[in-house]
Amino acid sequence: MDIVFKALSDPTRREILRLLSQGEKTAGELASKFDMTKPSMSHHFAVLKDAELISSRREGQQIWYSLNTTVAQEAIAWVMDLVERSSGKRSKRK
Amino acid sequence: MDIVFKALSDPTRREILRLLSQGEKTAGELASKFDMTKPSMSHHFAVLKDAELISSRREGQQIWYSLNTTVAQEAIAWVMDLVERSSGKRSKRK
DNA sequence: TGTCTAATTAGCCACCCGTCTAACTATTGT
DNA sequence: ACAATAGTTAGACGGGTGGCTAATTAGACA
Repeated sequence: MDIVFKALSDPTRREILRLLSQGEKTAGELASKFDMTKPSMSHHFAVLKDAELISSRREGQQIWYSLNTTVAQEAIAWVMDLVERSSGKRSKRK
Repeated sequence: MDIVFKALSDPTRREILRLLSQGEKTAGELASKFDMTKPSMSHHFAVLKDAELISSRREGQQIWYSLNTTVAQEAIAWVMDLVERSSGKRSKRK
């Protein structure tokens, strides 16, 4: 969970995720939207992959990245549980 | 938003938030639950306060900390929007 | 086999983060 | 005023992070 929130804490990476929410994109297409070198972008992809927030597949020379919403939903669940426990201090389960 | 996710990315801080979801607690009471010096704990409180995930008030010698769910809900909203855009690529607004 | 293109990996650097000890501030009580 | 208690602030230190350039891998194509 650490690495998920850490991955989300960078604005570039959040923007990458937002772009991927529109659908699969290649590394190059994503990189072209930022004022940053490809290696730097590649680093961000690696961080997002490590957190399992994105998946990748190679097709010829290009690598296609796509959003993996499962982990994102786990992050939502963690924070929501916090808020619920807080608001429901009276008679919430364990 | 950066500082919110960054604040959430540390396990000690997430545990502090979980404890505070049970209700207001003093700095000392919180610190006693961790194998860490008070200054280190104080640092974590500062990070959480800076992200506005917690609030504090002094009462005599003690400082009481409490959870601020507003910002937590904003974090949920951000991630939920991501997931929704992704799943609803067909005919979602904007 | 070369060579071009897409992308990552390697190595470097400045800065940030989490922790500690030591020192300080604030409040209570004698 | 002094001492005790609760907590923060200051400064140092090792390890991690985000950016860069240069080198490398992987695939397409002549």
